Amino acid sequence: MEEQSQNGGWRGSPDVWLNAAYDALLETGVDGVKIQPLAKRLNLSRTSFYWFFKDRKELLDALITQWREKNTGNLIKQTEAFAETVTEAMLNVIDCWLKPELFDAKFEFAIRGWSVRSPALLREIQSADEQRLDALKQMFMRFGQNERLADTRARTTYLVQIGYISMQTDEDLAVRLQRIPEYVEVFTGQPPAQRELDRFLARNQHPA
Amino acid sequence: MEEQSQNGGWRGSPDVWLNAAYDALLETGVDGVKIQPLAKRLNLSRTSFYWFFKDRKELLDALITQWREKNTGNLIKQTEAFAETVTEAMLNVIDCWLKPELFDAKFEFAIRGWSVRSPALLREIQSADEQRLDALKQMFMRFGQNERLADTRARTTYLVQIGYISMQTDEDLAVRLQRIPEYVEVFTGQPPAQRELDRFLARNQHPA
DNA sequence: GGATAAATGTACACTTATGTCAATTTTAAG
DNA sequence: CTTAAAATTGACATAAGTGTACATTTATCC
Repeated sequence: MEEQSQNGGWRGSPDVWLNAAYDALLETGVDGVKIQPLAKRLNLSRTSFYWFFKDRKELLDALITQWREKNTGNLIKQTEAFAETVTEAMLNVIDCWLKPELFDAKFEFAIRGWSVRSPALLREIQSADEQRLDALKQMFMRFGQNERLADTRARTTYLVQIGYISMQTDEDLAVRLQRIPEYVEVFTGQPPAQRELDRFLARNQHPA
Repeated sequence: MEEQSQNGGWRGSPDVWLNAAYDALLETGVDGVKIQPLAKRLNLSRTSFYWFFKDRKELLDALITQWREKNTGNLIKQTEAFAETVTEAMLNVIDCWLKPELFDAKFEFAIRGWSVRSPALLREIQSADEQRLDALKQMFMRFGQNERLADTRARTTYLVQIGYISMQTDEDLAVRLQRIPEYVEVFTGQPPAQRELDRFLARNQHPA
């Protein structure tokens, strides 16, 4: 029940430790990711950990890899999705902020907090930021915005989301959906068509 | 030279420890704020700390108080400053993001990272967010925006800044000034007048 | 110059974490 | 049933942090 236990008879596995590390990272930041507490949570002996990982550093690296592989790719994909208008394109991007399978906001926040202590991780994040911002800027330019304004609109769109993440607000779906039309208007400079909103709501209203 | 040493003959004081704690918080997050390393940095005996503070918790509380007293007040003041147009009002707010004496962005970031671990601090931050957002919303409404759009514009303005903080970008003043006209246009829905920009640049161009 | 309070330092006891090693248990394969 | 690999464990050595008790130094006030 608790863990996925009955998979091979053994209780531990790299994944069990990695998932526990992921939980701890999101709950208490990187300094909460410690072998001893994780072991207690998993009801495993602390030293068991070293069967699967060389040391704590290897575990932390695995967390970073996991983050790298998830968040950036989907966002860029959404900026490139089919759209007839800039407002429809923006609604495609906003999918990322509503569908957890497209973007893990809490993970993102935890990683950013961690990067204060790790210059290498900070560099990785800043590279991810550049890629994401550039993809958004290209999107605005495809719909005829001049480069400077496209850049600022890209930044606004992206930074509002990063800001939300950083604020750790936990509003329910209905409240967030309410604000979407206005955000689209502010981000793109024009209000979305009703049929675009309808399509957007149709795919986002049922809590998956 | 190193510290302010020659003030009273004594090397330590609550402020010396508090400043060192502040530096450590900004550099490495709250988990870097430890008595032993601070003592090493200050060339003081570790236990000397306990003359000024009851324990580590009291030091951390002092940091929170310091943050509370600085960042929120100035932002609200800027939203209430005199302005003839909404774009001029927005430029008043943007002063906060350019003048370190009005808003300490790194401190803000560190505090937010810390709040992952401290529910009490998280509550304080969320109260600060509400106050700041409300002040911005009132500003937009004074210039005739309807409530819903004023709310979204307030959020956009504020969240972009929180996002910037979270991205830890370190661009120089010139680059940031370049983007201001476009940001004003996106945030308020209209481009700023040239004379407003001139006034803004006049007070922000010299690095104080 | 001696008393006194402020500030510092040394020694101790305790806690929590890390990683290694050798011994043991468990599972699956022959 | 034996065996070998996979996984787990407890004991050990080490490091870094916390806070307390008590002795010592330093500046200042009379």
